Amino acid sequence: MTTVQPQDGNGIALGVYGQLVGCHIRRASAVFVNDFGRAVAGTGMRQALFGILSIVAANPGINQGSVGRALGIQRANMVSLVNELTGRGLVLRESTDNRRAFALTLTASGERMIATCIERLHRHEAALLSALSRDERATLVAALGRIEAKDA
Amino acid sequence: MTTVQPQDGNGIALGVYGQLVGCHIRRASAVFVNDFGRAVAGTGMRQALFGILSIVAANPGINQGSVGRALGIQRANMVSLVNELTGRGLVLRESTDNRRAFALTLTASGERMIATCIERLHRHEAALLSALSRDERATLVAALGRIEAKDA
DNA sequence: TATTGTTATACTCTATAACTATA
DNA sequence: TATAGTTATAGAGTATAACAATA
Repeated sequence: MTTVQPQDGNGIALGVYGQLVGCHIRRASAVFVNDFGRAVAGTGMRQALFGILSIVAANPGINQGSVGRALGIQRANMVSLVNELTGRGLVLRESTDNRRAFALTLTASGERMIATCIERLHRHEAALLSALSRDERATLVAALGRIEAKDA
Repeated sequence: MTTVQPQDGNGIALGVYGQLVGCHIRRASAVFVNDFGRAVAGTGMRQALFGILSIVAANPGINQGSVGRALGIQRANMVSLVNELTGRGLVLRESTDNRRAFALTLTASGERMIATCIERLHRHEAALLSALSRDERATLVAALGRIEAKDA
């Protein structure tokens, strides 16, 4: 009886690390991260920036602390990211009755940016997931959701 | 008919980003990364260091360039990582007949470090995957493997 | 007291270019 | 020419502490 050794693309055994589910989630995640960069090349978008745009679009008027909490980004690190987006005219920062916080909304330019990126990303994802059946994709997303729910 | 909006743990809609599989792979990966840190707390290990130890254990005599290729780490960035491991007495760097490359092997201390970490990691993974059935776990790992195979 | 945004800071990870020595 | 290791460097991501203004 033999055990199949998880290997990388170069045929090098990963050892005990390769027996961990976390190893493969990390490696699959890296494939998506690299592909994300290729998909949105030329737009100036990055994972964090796109995530912020998407959350602001879905929650107009949200403040940046809440966006950061949803994405796992510290308040302190949100500052320059939101500055980048407002500086590029993709997001508006407006005062509210709560004078501590700002209300974030997308500009028309921001809406177009999301549309451009999401169209490219869907095409790239289709390629990355081409080896998976419809059932496998559904199980994959459901399993990932249950793992996300374990977020401490 | 309504579409369920993918949300984060705080009930904030993720928008179009949450409709991407890549979003959920990233978020699930982050859960594993954070858990890894808690699992190996006090050992001084990090993801990259543990990955290197595991590959050296499974491929005694391998050179550091090959380890980096297997883990997606640039040659230049392997230098300080391997220095860290040799400096802590976990890895041996020895000359070979190919005088450009070094042969890496684990010390007894390195073997013990792997054993300690893998035992903790298996317990932590069991907790993270507790909501998944045996079939779901198998499908998850298989799906991740097919995505890893898309590595450019 | 708690929350929001901010500044400063530091460490890790990642990426690239250039150098050496060996093959 | 190509490979293995190295150095230097820069950008991005991440984490913490401390502060001001507001609730």
